[in-house]
Amino acid sequence: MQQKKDTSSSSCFARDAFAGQNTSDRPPLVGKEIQRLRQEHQLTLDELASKSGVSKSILSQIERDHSNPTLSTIWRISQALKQPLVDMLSSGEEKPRFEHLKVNQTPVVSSTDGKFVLKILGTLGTVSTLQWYEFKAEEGGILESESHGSGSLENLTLVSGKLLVISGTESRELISGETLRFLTDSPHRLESLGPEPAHGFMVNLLNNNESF
Amino acid sequence: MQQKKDTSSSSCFARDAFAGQNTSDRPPLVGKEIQRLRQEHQLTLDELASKSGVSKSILSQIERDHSNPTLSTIWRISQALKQPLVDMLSSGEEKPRFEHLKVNQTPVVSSTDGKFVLKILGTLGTVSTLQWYEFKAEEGGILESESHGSGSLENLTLVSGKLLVISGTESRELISGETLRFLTDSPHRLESLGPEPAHGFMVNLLNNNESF
DNA sequence: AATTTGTGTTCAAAATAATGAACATAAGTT
DNA sequence: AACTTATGTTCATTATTTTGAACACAAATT
Repeated sequence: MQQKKDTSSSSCFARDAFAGQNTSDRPPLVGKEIQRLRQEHQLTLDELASKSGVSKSILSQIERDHSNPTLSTIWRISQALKQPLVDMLSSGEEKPRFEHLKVNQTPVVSSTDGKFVLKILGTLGTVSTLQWYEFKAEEGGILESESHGSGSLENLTLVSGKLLVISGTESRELISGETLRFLTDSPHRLESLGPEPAHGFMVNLLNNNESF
Repeated sequence: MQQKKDTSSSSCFARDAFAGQNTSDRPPLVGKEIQRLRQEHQLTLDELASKSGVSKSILSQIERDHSNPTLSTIWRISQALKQPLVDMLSSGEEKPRFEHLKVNQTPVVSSTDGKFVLKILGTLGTVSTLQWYEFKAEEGGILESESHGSGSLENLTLVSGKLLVISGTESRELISGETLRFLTDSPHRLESLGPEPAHGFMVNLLNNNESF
């Protein structure tokens, strides 16, 4: 009934035995999450093993955090479970909590000639990592923004009108009812194409973890 | 048998030699990204080794994608470089780029009588901590929801129409242009009062600390 | 040019992650 | 009960990561 044998046992991760709690100064513990996902998919260890190509025994150990998986191993598991690798890892880490993120870049939303109107519906956290708006722009109205920082995401939904979105070197044209998500790690620009005024919603997720 | 005699020349990852391009059906190649970050921080391999506790030699190999790092190793590197582990991994993968949802691709949920229609515009977080919607409800349309968990917050903005919001024992009436925030830690209900259809925008912040 | 210093790479050995087979346990069947 | 089936764990072995020291190479200093 003991864990393992004595030779290299009991310490689990020998180098830095982090079998304890995940206090965010330790590598993420993916075991629980993998097990949850596997069970959600109604797979046995055998089945996941054959789907992923990872042996059943190591799966068992990984789920119990008795092993320190290799990148390739985690990746193969994530593929079999159809879960983005990144999501699997972040689940064990700190939850995405919007309140406690640090400041370093206040997004500058430049409302130009009055043709483009942004209504700030809400923000979350004093540091504002999440903001959402309603916007209305008559034909020719333009909104230009700086980069919101690496990893920041803008989500636009157009209720009516036509909107041209340019981010970096790419551009898209949005028509009524469509939604567009794009990275705002570079300057970007919205332009109402008319003839009827553009009307829509915008949700910005700011990612300010980098300290430049 | 061939231990690491020929690691110098080729073979790299023996199990599935994925030294080629990252076509997103292979584990992410973190080498380039780690090297970039290290150089950005103006660190030598020796310095990063002592900062991270990972030996210089394996750092060298990881940067050249000649080794398949362990979770713990990647994590220690990411800590030393002050980079969220997840970002380091996703950088090697395909960038999210534009995501353009056409009208008929936007998931829609409607009440049984079809009078209350919710368009799901977006979600964030593996366990869904943030969701936002556009809603349209003709007169008499009703949306009833269970509790979203303690600490969860709902943010409603009404563009047009009239809306009655009942949460717990309290209720409010919203008219066009108004915004309402309220806790959704108890069952709640939205009702379009008409006569014109209610149209608006909703942002939900879910607090799912207790997953049990 | 010769030496030192700094930086990245390679080597043999040690540590440990991954494998397949055997084992344990529980749940169904006959 | 005895026998199968299904599922997860442990064992011995193999394969690979990781380490520290030695090595190459270049740039700077003498």
